[in-house]
Amino acid sequence: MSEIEELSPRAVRLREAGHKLTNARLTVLNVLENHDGHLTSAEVLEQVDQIDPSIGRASVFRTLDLLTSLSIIRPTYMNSSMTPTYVLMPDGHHHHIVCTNCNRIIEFENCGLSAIAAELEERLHVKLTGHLLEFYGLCDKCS
Amino acid sequence: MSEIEELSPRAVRLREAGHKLTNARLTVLNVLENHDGHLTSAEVLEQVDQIDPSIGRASVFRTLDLLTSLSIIRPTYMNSSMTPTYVLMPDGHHHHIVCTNCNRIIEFENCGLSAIAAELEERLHVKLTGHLLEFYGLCDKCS
DNA sequence: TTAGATGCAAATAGTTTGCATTTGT
DNA sequence: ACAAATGCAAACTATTTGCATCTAA
Repeated sequence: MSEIEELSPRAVRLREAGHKLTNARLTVLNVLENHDGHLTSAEVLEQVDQIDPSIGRASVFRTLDLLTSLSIIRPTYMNSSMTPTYVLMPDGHHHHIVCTNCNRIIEFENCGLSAIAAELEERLHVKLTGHLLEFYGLCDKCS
Repeated sequence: MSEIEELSPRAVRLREAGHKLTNARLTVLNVLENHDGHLTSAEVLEQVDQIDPSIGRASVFRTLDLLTSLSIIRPTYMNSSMTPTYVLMPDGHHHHIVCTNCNRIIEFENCGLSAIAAELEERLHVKLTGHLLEFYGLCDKCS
């Protein structure tokens, strides 16, 4: 690492969990953050390769797995089958609408789930740390 | 088709959407219904093969895609990376808790999202038909 | 009868692994 | 200094495709 860069809070989380801040990891994180999530592994691979072709595919996958295991990202399924889409989990939660016709993603804030989460924690004796909420339907252009 | 069997409501939906009720399709549907969803494609392949080894892999995948496109099932991501898990969407929605430690799935009813959905439809001019809600956290045994 | 679906096997992704080398801390 | 992480390329898995055949409607 030759340059001194701003470390994103997520990079700090990585380091605090005892992992090294390598070029490969910071680049992957950077790509995800610059695209606000919703990237397939293929897209991450491509972006990373564009920024630094010396980074190997394997490291990208290893980083995605690592970030997933730390709940920094969450793999999700959008379209039909195949590739997952990696979603950043800013505060441990994420929600969006997927248009089942054009596959557009519409983000929205305030999902109002905290009450539901609290009730579930109480009733089922679980400890919830995050959630993913996807609505499916038709967007304004497709309805 | 030699036997007269009860057609599940989902099979009826398939037929009403203009698709043939073939042995391969009915078998896949059967497997999913008997396991209440949460099967990976590999598990579906295995079960189908056990029931009728003459059904080809390709047809299983084609059926999973078809069921997905009809919103009868929804691919979802549970553990780290790789294979999706197919979840039945009984009434167009599904919700569960994933234990991030032991990967146990805890189902629950009544997610109380209809009010939120209605509000979003109004505000964003979308038409919502279903949703998937996943909570992440620790189950009672892991907390 | 016939468009739609199938099974097969080969082709194509997509992801992981082993290992010698490099790099953060 | 040294455990942790890397890049490479080969091995593996998982999924898709093309096509002749079959079958539900």
